Amino acid sequence: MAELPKAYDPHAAAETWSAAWADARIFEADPSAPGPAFSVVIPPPNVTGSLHMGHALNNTLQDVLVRYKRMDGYNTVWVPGMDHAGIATQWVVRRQLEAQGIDFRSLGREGFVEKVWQWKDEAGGTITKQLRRLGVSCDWSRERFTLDPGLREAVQEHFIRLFEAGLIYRGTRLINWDPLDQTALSDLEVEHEEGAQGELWSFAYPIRDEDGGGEIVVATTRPETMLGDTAVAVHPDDPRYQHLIGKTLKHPFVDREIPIVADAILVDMAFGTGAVKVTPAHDPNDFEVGKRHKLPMINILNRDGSLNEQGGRFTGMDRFEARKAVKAAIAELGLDRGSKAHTLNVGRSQRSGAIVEPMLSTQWFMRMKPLAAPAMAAVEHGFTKFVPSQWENTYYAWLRDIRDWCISRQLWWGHRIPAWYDPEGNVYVARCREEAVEKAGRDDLVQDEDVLDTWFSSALWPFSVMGWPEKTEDLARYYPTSVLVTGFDIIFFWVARMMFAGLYFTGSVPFSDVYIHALVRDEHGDKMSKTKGNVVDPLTVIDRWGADAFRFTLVAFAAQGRDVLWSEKRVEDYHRFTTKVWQALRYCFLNAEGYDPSAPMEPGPYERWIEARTGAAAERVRAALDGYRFNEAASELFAFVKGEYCDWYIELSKTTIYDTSASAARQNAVKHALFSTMGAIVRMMHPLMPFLTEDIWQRLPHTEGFVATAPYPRPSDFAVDAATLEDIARLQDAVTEVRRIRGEMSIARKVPLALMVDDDALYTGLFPHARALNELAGVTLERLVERPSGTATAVVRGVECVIPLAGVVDFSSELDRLDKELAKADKDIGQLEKKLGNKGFVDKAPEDVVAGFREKLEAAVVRRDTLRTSRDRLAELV
RNA sequence: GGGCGGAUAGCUCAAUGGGAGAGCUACGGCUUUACACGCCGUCGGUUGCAGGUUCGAGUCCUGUUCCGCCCA
Repeated sequence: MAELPKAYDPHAAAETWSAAWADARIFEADPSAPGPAFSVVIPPPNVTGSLHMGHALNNTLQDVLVRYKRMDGYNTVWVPGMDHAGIATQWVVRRQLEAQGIDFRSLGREGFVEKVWQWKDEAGGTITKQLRRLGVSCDWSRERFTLDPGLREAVQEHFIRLFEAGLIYRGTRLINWDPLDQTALSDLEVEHEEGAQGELWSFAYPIRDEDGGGEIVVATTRPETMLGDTAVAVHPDDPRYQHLIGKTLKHPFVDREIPIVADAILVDMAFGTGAVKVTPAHDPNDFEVGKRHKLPMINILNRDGSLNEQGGRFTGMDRFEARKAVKAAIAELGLDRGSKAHTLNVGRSQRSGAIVEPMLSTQWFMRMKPLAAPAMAAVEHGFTKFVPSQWENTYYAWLRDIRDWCISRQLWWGHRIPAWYDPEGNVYVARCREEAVEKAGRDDLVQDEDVLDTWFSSALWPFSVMGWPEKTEDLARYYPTSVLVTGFDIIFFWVARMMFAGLYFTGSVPFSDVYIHALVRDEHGDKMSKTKGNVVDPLTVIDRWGADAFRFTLVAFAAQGRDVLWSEKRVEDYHRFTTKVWQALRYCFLNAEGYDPSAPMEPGPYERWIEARTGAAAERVRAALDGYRFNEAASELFAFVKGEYCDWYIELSKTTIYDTSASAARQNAVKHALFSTMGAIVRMMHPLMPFLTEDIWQRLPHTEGFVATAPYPRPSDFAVDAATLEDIARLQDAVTEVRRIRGEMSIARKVPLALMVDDDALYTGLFPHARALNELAGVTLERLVERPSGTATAVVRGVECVIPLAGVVDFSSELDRLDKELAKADKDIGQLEKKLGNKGFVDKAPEDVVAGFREKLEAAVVRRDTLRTSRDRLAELV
């Protein structure tokens, strides 16, 4: 057997096995291979992105599932890829050009897009390299990019079909305008920041002299919008203003007369003066008022947020500059009516951070209501299940109140809208220019300048990566996908839209399960952010502790419905766990001489025990993974490997390994148990710690291939023997009792003790384990012939065992210890008796529950009596 | 304003309505022939608060406080 290094080297292992897996192409799916399909598509990270904790968690969890299913015989595929991230990417390249003194617009559309592709090829996609360091088992031969030719075709098809169905339309609506990126945004891309300190400023509109003169006072948080006011609204029932309804105001700056209208929906009589200025082109509520009262809608802003020609003397000023100027000018006219502090909600662009302006604009929209209904029904009927299920409520809530989606963006980088216009402004939606020309019957057409929202292409991801709209083998074999693993922050952006698209185009849900994981926060529970400076770089963690420990930590933290509070300390702990496993392997190697799996074997009780326990562990780990209870899988593995294999089996194996009189068949059976259990352990742990387990698997004698494709242990692979389990439980009970006595009375391990047993059955039960008792607890098992004076009492399975202490230690403290144990036993019995003394419980609780409590009580009473006898006997001596 | 989470040992988290657990920390012991990056043991709780349902509630219901998030 080859020499085993003293310590595990996670970096060498990662390098070696990543390369070996890639060479063997074991992660490349073969649709013609047998086995039920298990398919996953990666949530495509932005091409501009670099790996952060969220990606690390997300991809680790996917990899755990994918590796588990692959080992378990599924025909598995995990399709990786990246998103072209319209706004973010355009911004990155634009800034880079600006740094060189180049205005991106000067390059023209084609020139700029070419630059972006160049950037993508050189700098884009660092994240996919970083993902590999995590150990993800993606099928890189199937990697996709949302702007790949095939995906372009899918996006075009998507647009055209929905347009033809009347679900996509062009219209003039109030949209969210980002003056920095100079593009429209969807409602979802605007983040509302609460509690910003602002002022509510009041000014007076003079009433036309013909209408009796006077004034009406209105208030606003955005003074400059008064340049776009086309009405003032009051409540129809408001006695203060009833006589003014229908009268006309004179705008102080622009040549416009504006009516006073009555609107019960917009106006709250109790708020402010009860009169509201109406700017239909720059406020959603006012827009509705405008429609109700057929008011003119005047857009006062340019693309960059400065005031356009509607701004009168303020034309050309930036919106914030104009805000001050308008106030000053109003004051000059003597119309300023003061201001007061006001907390307001500011809408900011999710990407640029710029304050978003509601603005009237002609854009493309997708009608959502008709698509939302089937998407809701699919979840209601269980075709797609959210885990944890409460996210279904979030999903429903959004779909119920869904509004049309603004899908056009004023960018160059992205999927260009397949629409052409003739000089009269008629629209021709087509697959290409030729088709548009044919439809139009003329060739003086120009294509729409805009591109589609990036999420428009992401919505197709689960089937576009499989080749849709072509009818491919992949699509037939791997779609719908099995599970989508993602964060709750993109349920609306992405999950819901994939549901729409999947149902509409393929007639089936895009995934059966959606596992929603939480956010990774810092140890104080704060969101990680660059500005706070509390960002933890996954790559640094991997450099320091290795991918195995890192992944295991993420998995151990991934409790359903809980945020992950990051702690480097935990990684260190799990790094120690990898060391522990490695040391166990070393033990196997150091004692493996002469191991021959084909030679005769004579397994003993410990070998039968560890086999049964391994099966039980496999059952629990599988159940945890099947239920997406990742943290439970991690803790079961941790508990089994450390608590049973290392702490008990390895220690018990020494009774044979170090026994020179043990037969070759016994020795061989023990070595076999050591190695085969280690084999089962690395197979069970592989999805969580791929490199460590592969490194071990490759060193284990008589293993074949990769652990990555070895069968995942099944409970039925392991024999269970109830008698052995009870036999070893008794031994463990005895060992633990002796250890406790040693611990509490500070008797060093090297001080030999005797464990004297009077009871026939217990003695007979423990007798075969005499060597183990000596090895694990440092006691010699003896028959109690004559009770010595000065003893400690170990109660094993309710039966008294005596440990002579005379000459070893001052045994007076044993009295205290027994009193403490007695108190515990009494409390225990008290609780049980109370429970069983309750007639309601005995009558109504299920029989097996009651029986269980009765057994517990019996055992407790036996234990208590044994303790008391010993205690009283000792008390007489002291 | 509407909705959804969370609150359990010092910390991080578990517990199909059936005796509240684990890991870490703390404390004590052990230089034991795989591992001191280790081993053995001990301590630690009015499950945020107030009611209710039930033989039985951390778990179900109602209300309430605090923290977080989403939507308007």
